[in-house]
Amino acid sequence: MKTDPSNLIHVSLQLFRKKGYKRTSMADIGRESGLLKGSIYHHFPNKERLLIEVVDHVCNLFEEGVFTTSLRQDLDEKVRLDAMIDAVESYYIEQRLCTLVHLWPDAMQESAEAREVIQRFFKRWEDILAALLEPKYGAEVAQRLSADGLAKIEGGVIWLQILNDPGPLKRCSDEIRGLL
Amino acid sequence: MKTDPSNLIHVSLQLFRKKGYKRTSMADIGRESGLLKGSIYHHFPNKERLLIEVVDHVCNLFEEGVFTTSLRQDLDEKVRLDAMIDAVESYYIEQRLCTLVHLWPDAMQESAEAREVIQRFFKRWEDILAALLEPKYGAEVAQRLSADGLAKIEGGVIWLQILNDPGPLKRCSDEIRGLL
Amino acid sequence: MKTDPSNLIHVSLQLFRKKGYKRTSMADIGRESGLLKGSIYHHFPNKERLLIEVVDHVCNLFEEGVFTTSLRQDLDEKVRLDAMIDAVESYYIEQRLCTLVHLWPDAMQESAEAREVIQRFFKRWEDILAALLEPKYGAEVAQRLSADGLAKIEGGVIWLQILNDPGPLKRCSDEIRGLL
Amino acid sequence: MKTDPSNLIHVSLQLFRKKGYKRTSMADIGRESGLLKGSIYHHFPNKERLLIEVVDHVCNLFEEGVFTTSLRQDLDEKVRLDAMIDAVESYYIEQRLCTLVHLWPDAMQESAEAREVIQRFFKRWEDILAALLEPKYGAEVAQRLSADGLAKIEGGVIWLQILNDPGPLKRCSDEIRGLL
DNA sequence: AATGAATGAGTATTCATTCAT
DNA sequence: TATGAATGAATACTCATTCAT
Repeated sequence: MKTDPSNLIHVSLQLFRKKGYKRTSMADIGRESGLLKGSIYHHFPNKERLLIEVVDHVCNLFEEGVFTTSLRQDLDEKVRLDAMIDAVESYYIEQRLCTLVHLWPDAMQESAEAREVIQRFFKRWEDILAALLEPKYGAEVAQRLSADGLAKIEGGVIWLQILNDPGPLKRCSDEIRGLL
Repeated sequence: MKTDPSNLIHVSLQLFRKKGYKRTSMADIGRESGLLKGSIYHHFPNKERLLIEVVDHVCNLFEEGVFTTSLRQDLDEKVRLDAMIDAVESYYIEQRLCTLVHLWPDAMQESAEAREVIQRFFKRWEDILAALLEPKYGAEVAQRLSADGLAKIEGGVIWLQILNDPGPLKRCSDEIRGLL
Repeated sequence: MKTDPSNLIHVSLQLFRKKGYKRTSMADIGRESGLLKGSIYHHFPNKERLLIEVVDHVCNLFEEGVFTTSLRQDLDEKVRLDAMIDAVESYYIEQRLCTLVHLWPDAMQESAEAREVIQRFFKRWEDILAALLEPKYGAEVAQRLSADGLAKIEGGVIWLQILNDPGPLKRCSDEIRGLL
Repeated sequence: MKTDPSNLIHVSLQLFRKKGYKRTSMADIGRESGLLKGSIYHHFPNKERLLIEVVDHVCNLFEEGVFTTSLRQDLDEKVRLDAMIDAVESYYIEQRLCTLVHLWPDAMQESAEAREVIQRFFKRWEDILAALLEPKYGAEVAQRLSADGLAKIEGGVIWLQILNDPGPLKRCSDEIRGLL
């Protein structure tokens, strides 16, 4: 059986999302991917690496699925802002979870590298959104509005997760869309 | 050594906050509380119960430290709102962590009871804040503003945690204070 | 069942002698001592510690069984020399193995502490034998004769081990006895 | 990459000397020889065979580097004795290790064949040295002196290894040279 | 020959929990 | 109530070996 690493990353992502990093064992990952636990080490040297690659993969998905459009210079800022918020809102409402926030405590405890990837991701997101707002608000205010907006979105995801209420996420999405 | 259960809960709370629930072992809790791990079972039947009691304890701290004032009918709503937001803002800026959000994934996975306590807590908080806003905004809008405000605060705490930037938390605190 | 640590050390010593340190698993030690492998960690924090304690124990056996007599100031040097060599010769002929030499490569690779204990042991032995020879030969020559004598004994043990020929060990023992 | 078996043996020898047989993995050997571990099995059916071949190779090195000269009937016994001891002494002082003694416990546990090769080697060495001494001492005494001398050398190597003191090895080499 | 993925048994170690004292 | 030894299942990881390509 030929198992490509990306399948392992995908399986791990699902499991990390569902049970968390610590509760997911290498045996779980093996079982779910049709491998024995020992075989996983053919593809990844240890569990921490798997965490890092999963985190990285999630960042890449965002990069391709969201940031690419946000960075298209040929489109109007308003269009790009709406595209970003639409994508994010529907993604989070479907997933009910921000994977990177979910994995943050484990990254914090177990992997400086994963920690930095997550931090870099949010900083990058903040900068990209700020760039969209800058023409209208100026650099400083735009940066502030961006950080505030994204923090609110993450708060909305948590509210959705815990209280099963998508209201705050939806309304803060609208609030951000209204900025342009 | 003599240890009352409340000390165990306190020690567990510190450890859960610092290392997370799964990474905290009964031996850790024993060591930190001057007990041997076997002895913990005289006070709590299992680790899950400890999680529940810790969660419950955090809710009680909030109840006494925050909600009590918020519910004082003898004070003006504006005063009570400011008191709530001031307390919460300074607490989160100091702790850099919302314990209940931090423990949510573990509660979700390991304890229906802890899960319900956490959900009940946030619903109660939402209701209490809504009650403060109701005279000015009417029931429906107040409830909405309350949920949105609290979600934003939680998002601000996450931003503080991950990016070490207290800005969003501070500004959304101001935003909520500005509601009255 | 109450297992005192000294029993575990004894069992480990037998197994390390028979199979070597690396080939002896914690499960082996558990099985032989009527414990489950997990339970060993109640007494020793890890396998390295077990190695150190075993090495230390062997040194203590030597200290009590051999060095104590060698250091008795009330006895004649010749008597003490003969006692030392007699004890060592018969011990090695029976055991066919110098445990500390046997464990040296593992100590070298896995435990700075065990390594130092072994080195200290041989240096001490050299000094004690040198002290016996000093009145007759002077400090410098005595030290030299001591090192040479002990090295030869260890060589004799190896010859016994590999070729099953006790001749060299016996004759070099005689050679040393003949020094006084 | 193309690797001939003799390179694998050479690499294995280095690793066995440095880390010991058990601590050396097939992956280590592969890595060090520029092969993948799976490929090793095209040259050697298993790890035991590798041990045997390494042991055999060391014996052959000795045969060519030392015994050949020792057996030259055209040279004086004294010359041949000195050549043997010179070669051995400088080799051991450089290597600080007698490979065959080092591998003996592993050979003992894992391979009857390796065990016999080692035993045969030392017996042969004893016989060759005895032959040099025989003209002067007679067969019986020569055999005895040979075994004693070689045992002492091995003891000297151990002393060098553990205490980092080449004295005993050097002096016992002189002692043996002095026999003729 | 060489590769590299897969195997399956094995390694040391951890941990929540139990229980006799 | 406290202890600390014991349990047994689980954990991440290793390794000699196999095998299809």
